[in-house]
Amino acid sequence: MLSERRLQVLRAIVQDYVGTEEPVGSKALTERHNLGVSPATVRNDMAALEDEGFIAQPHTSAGRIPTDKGYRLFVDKLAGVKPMTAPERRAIQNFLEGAVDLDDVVARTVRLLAQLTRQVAVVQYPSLTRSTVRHVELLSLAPARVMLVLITDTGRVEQRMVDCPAPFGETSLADLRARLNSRVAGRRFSDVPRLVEDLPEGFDVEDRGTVQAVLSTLLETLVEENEERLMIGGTANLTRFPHDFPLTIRPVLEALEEHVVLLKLLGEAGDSGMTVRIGHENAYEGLNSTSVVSVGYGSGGEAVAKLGVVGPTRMDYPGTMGAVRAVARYVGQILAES
Amino acid sequence: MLSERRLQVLRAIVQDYVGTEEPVGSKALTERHNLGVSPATVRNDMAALEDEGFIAQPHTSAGRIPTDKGYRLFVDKLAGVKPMTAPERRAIQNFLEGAVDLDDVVARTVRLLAQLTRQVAVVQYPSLTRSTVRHVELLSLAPARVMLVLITDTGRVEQRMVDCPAPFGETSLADLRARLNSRVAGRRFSDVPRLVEDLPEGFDVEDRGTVQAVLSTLLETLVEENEERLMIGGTANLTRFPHDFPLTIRPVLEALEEHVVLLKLLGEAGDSGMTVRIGHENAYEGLNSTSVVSVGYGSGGEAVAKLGVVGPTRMDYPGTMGAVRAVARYVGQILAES
DNA sequence: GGCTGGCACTCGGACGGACAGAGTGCCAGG
DNA sequence: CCTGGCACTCTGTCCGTCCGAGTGCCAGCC
Repeated sequence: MLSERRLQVLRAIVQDYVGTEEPVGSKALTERHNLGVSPATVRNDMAALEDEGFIAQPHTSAGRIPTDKGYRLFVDKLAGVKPMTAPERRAIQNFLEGAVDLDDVVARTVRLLAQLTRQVAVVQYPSLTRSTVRHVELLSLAPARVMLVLITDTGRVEQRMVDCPAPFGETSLADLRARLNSRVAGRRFSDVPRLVEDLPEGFDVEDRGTVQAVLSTLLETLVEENEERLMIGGTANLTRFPHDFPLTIRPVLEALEEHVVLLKLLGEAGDSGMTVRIGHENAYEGLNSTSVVSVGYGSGGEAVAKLGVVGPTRMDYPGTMGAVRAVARYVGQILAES
Repeated sequence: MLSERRLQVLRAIVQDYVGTEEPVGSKALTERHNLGVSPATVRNDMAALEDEGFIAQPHTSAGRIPTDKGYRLFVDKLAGVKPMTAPERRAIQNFLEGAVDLDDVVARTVRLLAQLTRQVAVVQYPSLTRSTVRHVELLSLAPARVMLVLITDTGRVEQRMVDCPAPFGETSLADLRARLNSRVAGRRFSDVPRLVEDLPEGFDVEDRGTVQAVLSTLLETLVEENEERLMIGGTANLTRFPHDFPLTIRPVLEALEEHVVLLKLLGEAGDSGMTVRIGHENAYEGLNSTSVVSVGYGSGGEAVAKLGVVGPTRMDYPGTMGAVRAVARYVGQILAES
């Protein structure tokens, strides 16, 4: 168990290193934080912290930098979440309220997050699987061709073509549309399969094939998780670290283009509350020198998707977490209103 | 007027510089290309080319590198478009044919272009303003609230809410839907305003306000150019030039996030045929050290949108142009089929 | 037992001079 | 008009030196 002062030393190291981006030594520490002890004492503490694996030195006779494990301890025990100031909160709200549709909400959210945190922002579109159906529309495009349009409560629209096994009249189509909506409108996606199960039974035999085709396309649309989409922004912020440059930025850019990877990453994060993955805690290799701060957001109490930022492990955790949390909260509000 | 040999010298300089990324000197030139003359002669030619502003030296006693003007001449007069090989063409076609919907087509196109050119790919979604209406759907979500869904021939779907000045019955709605579609289905967007002009006249006085509201929302959707969307990929390729790094990559990443800027850039490019903008020819400052190769693509003969790549001015123009042209052609085919 | 000042040691980064190599411009001769 | 030769310039690199920051350890003090 580490003594209180050693924890303070670790906190000071993290803070200084995040600020200066340079290894921090014992003397500088005592000067910048009034720990009430001499550099020599701090050196002893540092040696202990190094033994435990919380900090490391890049070379002999250099200052110390935090390890992933050190950041982990910092985030878990030493750092709070820095709340946004009132003007910041107002600015967030104002900016998001100007959005005209779902795409715009997501786009603005990305922009905002990137600006606030000065890092790369990642926002997942409200996921289909957790939201509810607002309306299902069926359009007859040709005698045996129907377009299915699914509108969700979050304003998202998905469309699919359905090839019918047999021609399907306008009246049958209207009938199907009405029955379908009366069953599923306002219901959660996860409930839909159960709700439409016996729907074909109410139709003439010759129409059942088509009804079945429409239903299975609908169900397909609902479960199709690979339709989950992301928006990313603020990649230019990666260049703020001219340090170890191309070496570290390249794999990150590559990872950011692999939306599948990012979605998996966000999916793995805890469902409620904020998740911070530090360095090697990220399963994906390209992100081994970055941290990912993510949180769920949604209209009402329930999370329908996630958002977060990707930045160097050497980031301002309290500030970033504060910004992420605040943005998630306000996006949720906006979605609930619309 | 430059002699034939001087043009060859310029061509050789461009080719070598693109290959090696290092200033090229007279001796190396004569060794790698059999120009049939000695280095001294080449030096004279180089001096002439430098006087004319086609090449420059970074420092005294260094080799020459092409200027923007030099690349311009190279592209206009000296370089052909390198056609794709048959296997490459087959690969392109196969890859694109796997797409399941419009989003997927665009996503695959971006990926493909980025991979083929090893540069940043930019693909504009098929633009609304140049395509035709497949169907307009109206859904009553509440007594005085209608959702307008517009489906285009390229498979794109746009939706908008319409707040009605007065309640609007289901039968009126069906009536409006039918009349609207009979007028605009299959027509070009640009013709729509003219076609619906006198539509309200056929309705009862109390419904006209709503009809008007629906129509103006429709027209708004049609002209709303800021709804033009882009997809971008291959940003990791920017790191292939560890040269002048953060200095040059940062503004490019920033520019790539400004979709408005990119759309403007693509819009300014010639409407037919391939456009190459080199270095300072790009109005946007952040792209002053990059070249943009773009071309229109579309189903049928007509271009509905543009696609292209962004890379360093020092790029393989013939190869890039070949890839861009080939991809545009095949995407057009895919869109026409679906 | 824990804190402190002192001391020797190590290492990286900055500075500066020397050197080699590449490339140029110019000139006289073919 | 082309060519070979020559003097010149500049860059990048290598190497040795030096300085400062930071460490670990130890003996002494509270």
